[in-house]
Amino acid sequence: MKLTTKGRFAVTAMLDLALHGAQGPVTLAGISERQKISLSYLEQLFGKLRRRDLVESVRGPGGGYHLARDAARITVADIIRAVDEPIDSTQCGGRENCHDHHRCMTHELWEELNSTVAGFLSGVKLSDLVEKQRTKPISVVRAHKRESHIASA
Amino acid sequence: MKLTTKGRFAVTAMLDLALHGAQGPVTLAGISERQKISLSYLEQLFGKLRRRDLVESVRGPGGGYHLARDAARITVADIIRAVDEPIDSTQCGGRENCHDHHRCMTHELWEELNSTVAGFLSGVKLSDLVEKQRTKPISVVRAHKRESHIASA
DNA sequence: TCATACTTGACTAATTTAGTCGGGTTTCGG
DNA sequence: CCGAAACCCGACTAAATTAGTCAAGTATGA
Repeated sequence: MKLTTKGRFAVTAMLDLALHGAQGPVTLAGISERQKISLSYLEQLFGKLRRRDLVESVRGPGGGYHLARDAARITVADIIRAVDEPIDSTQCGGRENCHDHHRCMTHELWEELNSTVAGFLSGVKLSDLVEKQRTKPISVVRAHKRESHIASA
Repeated sequence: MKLTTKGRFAVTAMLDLALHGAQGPVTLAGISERQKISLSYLEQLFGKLRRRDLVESVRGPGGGYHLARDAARITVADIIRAVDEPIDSTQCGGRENCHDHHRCMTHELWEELNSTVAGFLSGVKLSDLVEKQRTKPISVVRAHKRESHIASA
């Protein structure tokens, strides 16, 4: 799971869509203005989101985008995976080092980390974000967390 | 917490150090050869590790590096923090968007993610890696995990 | 039929990352 | 005391990635 600002923008845009999607399709121009993300860039992002069946488009005047399914069935992980290439893997296939037995050890470590991150992001649904956004505009969120293990540093 | 190959190399190098450090200082040249990491690059990494007090150096012939404290008191998070700039923060301070209330929501999300990652990495000690390396050279590790929550995708 | 809005993909600029280079400085062994 | 072993350090560069633009469409509702 890769994390870049691209993924962040996508989540923000999807959230905007979820929040404003009640009355018909939402235009990218609208999202662009509200979220201050360039239209061209949104187009690029929504192209990917559409191909991954997270949103559906309605063309022509009055058109725009709407969620392809209920916000409760879309996770943050889905969104990020859609826009960031799936370059997951612990980088252990392309490079030189990472050999004989040393390999597998750190390899496993990164793999575990990956699934920890993926697990966290899979646990947060778009509807969670919508809800938090509606009930507590500005405040601590603590999303879905219960026993947020360790968490220090 | 940023994750790059630099951090991975650092962890690998520290592990090598922990494994070979029993009989006096370990030279970077040795690590370089065993782990196939360029000497110059190791020098750069160990400069940082030293400044963060994770290793200590012994100069002159017969010198090298050794851990600054017991492997049980060094975590993977310590190592990664030492070599990768602390550019933690959810990128929410320098950029434009991320405004009014939308801001705080995704902001909190990334912040939580950050601490999840940091928590995971803080939970893995260098000694854990050494142990796993010694007992199960090639196999599934599952480091320190117990109830690795959710974990799918 | 035309303005609105999505669609596509190539292109570019900026940033970040990975890694090198060249010069030190310290200290041991002979 | 001198030379080699080893650390030390900061500037530099090349490659890769990311962020974002541009241009040229296509579909469709009013």
